[in-house]
Amino acid sequence: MITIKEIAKELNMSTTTVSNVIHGKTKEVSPETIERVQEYLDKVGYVPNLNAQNLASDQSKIIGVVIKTREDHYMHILSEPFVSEILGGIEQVIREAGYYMMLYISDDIADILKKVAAWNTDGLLLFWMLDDDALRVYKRYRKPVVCVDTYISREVVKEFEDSFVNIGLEDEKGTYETVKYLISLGHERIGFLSDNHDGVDLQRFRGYRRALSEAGIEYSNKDFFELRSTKNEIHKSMAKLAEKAERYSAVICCSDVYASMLINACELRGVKVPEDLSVVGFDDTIPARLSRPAITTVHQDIEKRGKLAIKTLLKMIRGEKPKKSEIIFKTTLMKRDSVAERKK
Amino acid sequence: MITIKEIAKELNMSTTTVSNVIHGKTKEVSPETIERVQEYLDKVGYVPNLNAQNLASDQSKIIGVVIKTREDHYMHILSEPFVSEILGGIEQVIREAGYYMMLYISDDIADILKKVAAWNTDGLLLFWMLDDDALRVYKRYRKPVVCVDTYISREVVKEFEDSFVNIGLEDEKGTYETVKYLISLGHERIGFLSDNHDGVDLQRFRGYRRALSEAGIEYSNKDFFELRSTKNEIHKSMAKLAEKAERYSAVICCSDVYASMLINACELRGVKVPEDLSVVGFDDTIPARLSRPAITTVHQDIEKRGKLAIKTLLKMIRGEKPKKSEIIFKTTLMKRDSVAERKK
DNA sequence: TTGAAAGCGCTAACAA
DNA sequence: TTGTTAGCGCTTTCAA
Repeated sequence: MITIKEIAKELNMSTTTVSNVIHGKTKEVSPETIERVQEYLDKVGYVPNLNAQNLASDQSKIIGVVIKTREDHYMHILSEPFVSEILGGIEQVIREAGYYMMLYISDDIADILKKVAAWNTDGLLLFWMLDDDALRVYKRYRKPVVCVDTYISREVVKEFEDSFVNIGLEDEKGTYETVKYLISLGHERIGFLSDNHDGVDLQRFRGYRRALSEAGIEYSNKDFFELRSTKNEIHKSMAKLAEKAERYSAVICCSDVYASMLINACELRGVKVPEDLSVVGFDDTIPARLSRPAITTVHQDIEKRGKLAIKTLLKMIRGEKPKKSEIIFKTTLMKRDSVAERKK
Repeated sequence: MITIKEIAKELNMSTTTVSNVIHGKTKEVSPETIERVQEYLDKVGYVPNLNAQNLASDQSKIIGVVIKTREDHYMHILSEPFVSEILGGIEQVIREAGYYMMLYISDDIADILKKVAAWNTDGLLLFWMLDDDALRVYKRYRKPVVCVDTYISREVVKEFEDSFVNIGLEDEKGTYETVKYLISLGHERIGFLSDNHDGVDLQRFRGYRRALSEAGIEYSNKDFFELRSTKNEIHKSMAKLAEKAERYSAVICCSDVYASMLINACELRGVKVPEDLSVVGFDDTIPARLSRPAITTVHQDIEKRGKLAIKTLLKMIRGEKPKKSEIIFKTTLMKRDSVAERKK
């Protein structure tokens, strides 16, 4: 790999000049010099050494995309349709902006923080942070951070108010409206399926509870369909939930994949969807549209959200102050074929 | 961020010593010094500057994962189930080996090559290279390379014989056996659906052709269901192919997603799968199992293949010569519910 | 067993 | 308009 120094020597000029034309800082360079350098650069196919560049300029052009994952989840986080769809948009924007994406996947925030510091990343995109982890990140990382789908408590936010930016979603409203819709179709025994009780899913649960309570329908802990989603357990767990579902007329799932899996488990027991059981998903990822029956689900514009998150981060990296500390994307219920009126 | 120099000064020793204990080059350091340094390191939470480290040591701990993509494809390449599933395994192995993954997605190999050189990546994992691109990579990149799913011509291979490593699949056999299976069920009008005619899909096409010809079934160009897979065209294109499919009794698709989309398009026309039409997918990705009817498909162990690819690359980076220049993974036909006997 | 110092390739302040 | 030079933080050779 040819270096600036070599080029400078070859062309009988200083590295500064070469560096300047490389970076288009061209106001103080004579046209003919520019020409000469540019030509030579093209000729030898000069490629900068980014490690050197980064070291000297104290930046990195790396955006850290941080996804905290649970080990032993039944699928790798990159295979989750929501993740792969949002990453697609993110990757594209990062690339087009001339930055590089580095994925930090781990269940250990301390580890991630180390790596992020080691690489001197220019900014961080954080998924699904919870209080503790968010706090740790904000305390240690002194550069732009944008969160996605992050619900952290008021007290925690207070500590770093001016630097907290979240690109969120109407999670609560999403399930709230879904339940109202189901009730309007005559459903009363409505279950809620999730594999956790934090963050996003907690909000979705709250929306579900609110709609139930407004309709005067009593909620019991049994109505929470808790899925054990480890590699070993998921199928057995889903089969159990399908059995339980026979005593319900509708189940709301926290993801389209779970909805699809539940439908499968039900069909295995001879329970027809939507005739015997209505099933709703969440996110409107590709599997919802691929499914037969197509899954009624809470739609969000995943790609747009990811792109906005990264654009916001990029702006902050360029020194702009974010206008809002939170942007909440709308959800809309996509009525498809996995929901029917409750049988009399 | 604290530096080695600062630590050395604080501890009244040289940077060499500090560096040595950091890297465990401990045979020439007295136990008490080690102790003292280690303690201080932990205390201040030292994090190395990787850009500096890489610059000085002429490596990077970065594995470049190169995916050539077509712009305007109907979905971002990261959302392709095959890609996200294989990347999951790859990411995990890279991370556990203490390396970093950098994704290079582009339709322009020259651009990728520049970035890869700029970052001084330690090795490259290449997906789906075709002759021209492979040649360019091998000519310019003088470090370990492992290919996945790469069919390049003998002449091209010859040029870099000793450095070509491919982790492939029995693509040809996969469709060959599928067609034989279909024929055994009485099918004769069998279509082949794909969005391209290169590399992997070309081999799959050949297997299909071979089985047809062995069975004495004539092939016509019309039997190739060519899908236009751009964002704008895909749905219309699939609808057309579904219409065409009415004149067939079975269609083999080059991916599970395409199989699923075809089934949907058929159902829309009142064509039942598998009763009226048998549909087969390829890869056995998650959508195949999620689908109803579950899709009969050509299974491969995606995760294992990705992991082997990256393990092989890691070995080469550590200086081992690869034992084989090609490892071909087996395919097996997963018989599920999207195929039935041909109606009399 | 430890330390001094050169150098990795680049940037940028300052001098000319 | 162009050049000199001192770093950026780290590794590593060679000397002590």
